[in-house]
Amino acid sequence: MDLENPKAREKMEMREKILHTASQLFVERGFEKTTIRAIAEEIGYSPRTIYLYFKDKDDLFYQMSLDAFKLFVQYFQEVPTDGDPLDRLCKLGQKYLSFASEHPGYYDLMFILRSPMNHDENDETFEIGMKSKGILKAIVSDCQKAGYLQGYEIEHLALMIWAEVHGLVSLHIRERLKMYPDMDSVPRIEQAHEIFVDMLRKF
Amino acid sequence: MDLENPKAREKMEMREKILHTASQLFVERGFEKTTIRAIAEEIGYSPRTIYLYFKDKDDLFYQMSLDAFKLFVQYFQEVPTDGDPLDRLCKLGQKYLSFASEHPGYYDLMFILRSPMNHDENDETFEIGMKSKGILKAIVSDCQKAGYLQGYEIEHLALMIWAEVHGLVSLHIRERLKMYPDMDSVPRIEQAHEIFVDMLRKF
DNA sequence: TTTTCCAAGTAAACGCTGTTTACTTGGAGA
DNA sequence: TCTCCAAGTAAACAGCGTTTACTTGGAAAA
Repeated sequence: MDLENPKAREKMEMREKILHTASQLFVERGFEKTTIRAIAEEIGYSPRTIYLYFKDKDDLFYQMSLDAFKLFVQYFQEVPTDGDPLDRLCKLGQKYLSFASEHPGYYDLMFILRSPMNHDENDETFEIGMKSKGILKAIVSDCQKAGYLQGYEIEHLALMIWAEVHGLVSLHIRERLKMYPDMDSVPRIEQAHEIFVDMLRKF
Repeated sequence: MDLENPKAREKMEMREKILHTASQLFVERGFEKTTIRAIAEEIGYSPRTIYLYFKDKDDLFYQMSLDAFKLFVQYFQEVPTDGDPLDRLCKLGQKYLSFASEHPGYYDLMFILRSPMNHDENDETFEIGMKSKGILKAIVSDCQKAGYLQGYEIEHLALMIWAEVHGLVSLHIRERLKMYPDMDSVPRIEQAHEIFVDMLRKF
């Protein structure tokens, strides 16, 4: 991008301002209640102006999910690349759960909501998703080299592991764990995940 | 209910007609596109009429989810109540996946969508949910008696198992498995689930 | 038999939503 | 100085869930 050109920079800043405001409102209120009009009012412009920077509401939320995916990968990159592979797999799962409980709105946007899905050929979130999957698969591969999880295809193992953490998180985010009233959901999720990792370890 | 009283029966039939039409449109088009106006037009009444039978759109979809939960429990009741407990646990998981792939719209309604959630004291879907959880917990308990899955609380084990199948299914329904283009999602889910059950068996 | 009354149904409106058409305006470049 | 265009806007459009105010057909009361 042309950061020297003051015209282009102003345009970029306005875009960021819209995205930042939309993101803030979305985290507070959710998708439906984050209206174009509310965003416009918040930044002090007319609703029409937002359409000068984004094709439509879905496009705006797709661009927002891009930022979410970048933050998500940062969580993953805190996991060490050497050491006991099963410890690393465990750590990866914990980071996944941390991201989801610290940024439930973003998680919803990335993995549950229908709106931000992109149907272009060069989908950037798709690329980042593949990168994250690559990190998981590399660790699973290391586990197999260390003698764990023998006899199954890495791709299928990776999906099973992803599904487990996604299942825990999405039940929580979409409020299907309210039937356990005696305990906060987050520690309950963590306990269930610990059992899962124990199981992988003995596998 | 007073099925003899023709007045009450007519009222009941109208209610069923609305529910059936709404359900049909919902399965075809999803929640957002199933508008009150579209349902009204389909049954040949004015939109206002629907509000004589249901409090609002959320109430209509909550009542619809009740039917979905009843169908869901029917799937579960096909699982034998005796025999090898781990075979039964496997069968239960397969039934869960069958329900979700045969009725993805209903699954969405029951476990993903925010709208049909009820906030009353006597929530009937809550009761049915607890019943389903009871079936799962009974099988997990039998597994422990047979020497499997030792050393963990049944409640936590049940959540871990639920999360695994829910994770697989909800990634599929919300179209997050499109990154595997070379294979249909359903067999992929079944393979991942098989690995999970193998793992439980060796645990 | 006549009158009353109410449940069932409706047309039209209200206040939202995302989005578009048609317009204004300030400032850079010719 | 004049032209032109990018940036921004007011107002409208179509569609949404929902409500107000109205009509009407038929059972029950007189």
